[in-house]
Amino acid sequence: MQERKTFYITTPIYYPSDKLHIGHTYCTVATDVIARYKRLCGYDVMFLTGTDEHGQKIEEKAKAAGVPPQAFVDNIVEGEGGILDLWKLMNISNDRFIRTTDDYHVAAIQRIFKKMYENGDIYKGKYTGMYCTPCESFWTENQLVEGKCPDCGRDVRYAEEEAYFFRLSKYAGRVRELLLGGEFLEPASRVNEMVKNFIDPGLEDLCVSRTSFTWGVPVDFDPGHVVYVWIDALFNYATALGFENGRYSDYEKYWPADVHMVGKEIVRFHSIIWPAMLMSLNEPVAKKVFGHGWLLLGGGKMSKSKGNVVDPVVLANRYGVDALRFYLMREFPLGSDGAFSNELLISRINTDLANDLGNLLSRTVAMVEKYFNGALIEERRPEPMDDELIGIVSALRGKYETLMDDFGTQAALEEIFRAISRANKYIDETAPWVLARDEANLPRLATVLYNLLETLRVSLTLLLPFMPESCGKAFAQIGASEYSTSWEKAGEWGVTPANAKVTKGEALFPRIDLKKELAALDALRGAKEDAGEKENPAEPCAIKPTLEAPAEKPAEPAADETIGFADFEKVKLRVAVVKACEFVPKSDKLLKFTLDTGDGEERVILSGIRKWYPDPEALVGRRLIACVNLKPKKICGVESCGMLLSAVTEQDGAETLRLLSTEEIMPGGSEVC
RNA sequence: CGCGGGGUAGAGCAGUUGGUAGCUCGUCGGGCUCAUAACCCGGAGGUCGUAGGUUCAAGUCCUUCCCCCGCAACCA
Repeated sequence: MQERKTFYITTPIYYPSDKLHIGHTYCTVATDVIARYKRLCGYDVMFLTGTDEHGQKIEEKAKAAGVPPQAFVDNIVEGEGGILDLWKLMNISNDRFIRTTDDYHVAAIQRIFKKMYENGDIYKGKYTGMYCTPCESFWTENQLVEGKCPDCGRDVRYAEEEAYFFRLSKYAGRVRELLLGGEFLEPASRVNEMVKNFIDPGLEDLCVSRTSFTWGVPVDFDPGHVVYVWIDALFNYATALGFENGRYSDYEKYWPADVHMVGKEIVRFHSIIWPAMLMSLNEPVAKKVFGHGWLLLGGGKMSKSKGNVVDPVVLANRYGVDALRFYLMREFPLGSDGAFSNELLISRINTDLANDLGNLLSRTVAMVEKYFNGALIEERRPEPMDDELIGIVSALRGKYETLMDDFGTQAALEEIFRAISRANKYIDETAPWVLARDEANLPRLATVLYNLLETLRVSLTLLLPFMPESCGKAFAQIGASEYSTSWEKAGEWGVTPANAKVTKGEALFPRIDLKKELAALDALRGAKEDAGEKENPAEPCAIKPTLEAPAEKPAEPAADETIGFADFEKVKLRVAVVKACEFVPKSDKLLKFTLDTGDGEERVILSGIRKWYPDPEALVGRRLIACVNLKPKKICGVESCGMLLSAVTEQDGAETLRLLSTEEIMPGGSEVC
């Protein structure tokens, strides 16, 4: 017996420092769709997802929450409403879930680290820089502020610290060839970016250990060092199959991975560091890294004013998991960024799912019930006008396969809906209700309805990877069996039995009232903000709902989350008179303000508001409000000491920003309270 | 001159090797009544960012410039 072909696909392992948002959901759904597609085609699929649980950030977050790091991540991963719950809700069909805190993974990473150390690709080197003893921090020359620690302003001294390095430079040539080979990294547009930005300027060896935190895999032969994210996280794709551990034994079977789905922000690690490390161990590199785009909001990037995220749980509960999955895959190509909006989501559900597909199913089944009591007669009378529909449906699987093999989920769905749309038109052309008036036409009527059932069967089969649950329900309505909904049968016409039976059911995708829903979502979002639920769009896929609903005022600010006066008092605000204002060289966003805040010397604050104030000179003399006890920070080589307050609003999707200033003439340094 | 992506109908997008500019939504008009106020047909709406060039022929190839976006140790 011949073994089935295998297909190994992965998502990134997510960092559980916060709840996951729709960006992660997008990536995981995309991976799930491909995995389900491959299974449908008959592949032996291994689909892996998981979490990357080590590192300083989690250590700190756990500390702030007052729990041990392990308990902290356990809660985010396994707790109620956690990551596992989210994937369950989204109907993700992963075969395995890896956590980098799993003991087999930890042990494997230690072995891998040692192996690379022993083969010479990891060496102990010195991390050098300027060290501030009280802060226990290293700084580069650039980060120093007038030669002093940017954090505390005290003297720093030259220091060295031991750390382990991976000889990434050694593999630059081979990785470059791999990338330029054309197959490895998709979409191809990312190849240039990698090669020109990172490889051609010269790859430096990579620091792969840390001593600055302890929440990680210990380097077992050198206490005090923990393995840094590169080795710990990237190797999950291999350890989850049993590489260097005894927990699983699928490495031989599934490695190398067929595709790593990743967001474009981590393409660099997966397409440069990951293959280099595999080369170091003489293991085959993955066959493909696919860098998908991000879901963006109205204008795109994260904004200073709002950091909100559309909650996938809310959307899935409101409109159905399948509808959300469908939208994410239908609206934009996987490779490029897409603008997410609630309005688009709803209208896509209405037009494609309710009007076209749902309604086609509904009217077809209704007619079989009405004219044939739920089961077709076997007599037929085909006519030439049937041929076009039959031709389209017969060719559908082939087109779909080509597109899906190329990750063209959007185009594949378009192709399916072309067939569905043609079927709706076919009903108009054949006018079954007219045929039904004369009994002599029953064979013709049965032919028409049969053709519709066949169109539905094939279309729904191909939609299975996208909407597994809904397709199942639809199959029940058209009386399709497991036998007739296989990949093989999707390529054939005439599979449904001649005496097809149907069972009318609930509307699969009810129409949604766009205006009402947008208003409801808006209200929901307001309520959420009131509840102090802060979303963290730290990862790229930040989403916020479009605010085009009729009501234009934002929800009233939070009443719930109050702070004590003592907290308020901590923020020192002063009137700041602008002495000078200029562009920061090499920055297209920053303005450099030189201010009088009454402390005797000039204060410099940078602000990323050039977009709104293209003429900095005009600001000289203005009396602004500044927070003066914010920790200084060096940006673009200039130290910024404080924060200028401004008001931000959003109109027609565009952000508007104005600096706050005092109306009366108050001297610089006047306290604001 | 750091790197990359993009500018096509009111909105959102497709346009493969150059050959009559398309799709969805919206809008206007018509048709149908099986269906989830759905479905079907038709109309209006574009100098394809700008300026040049190659060609019998350019959204598509070449060059100039403008604008938007992302990334790069840049929103404090």
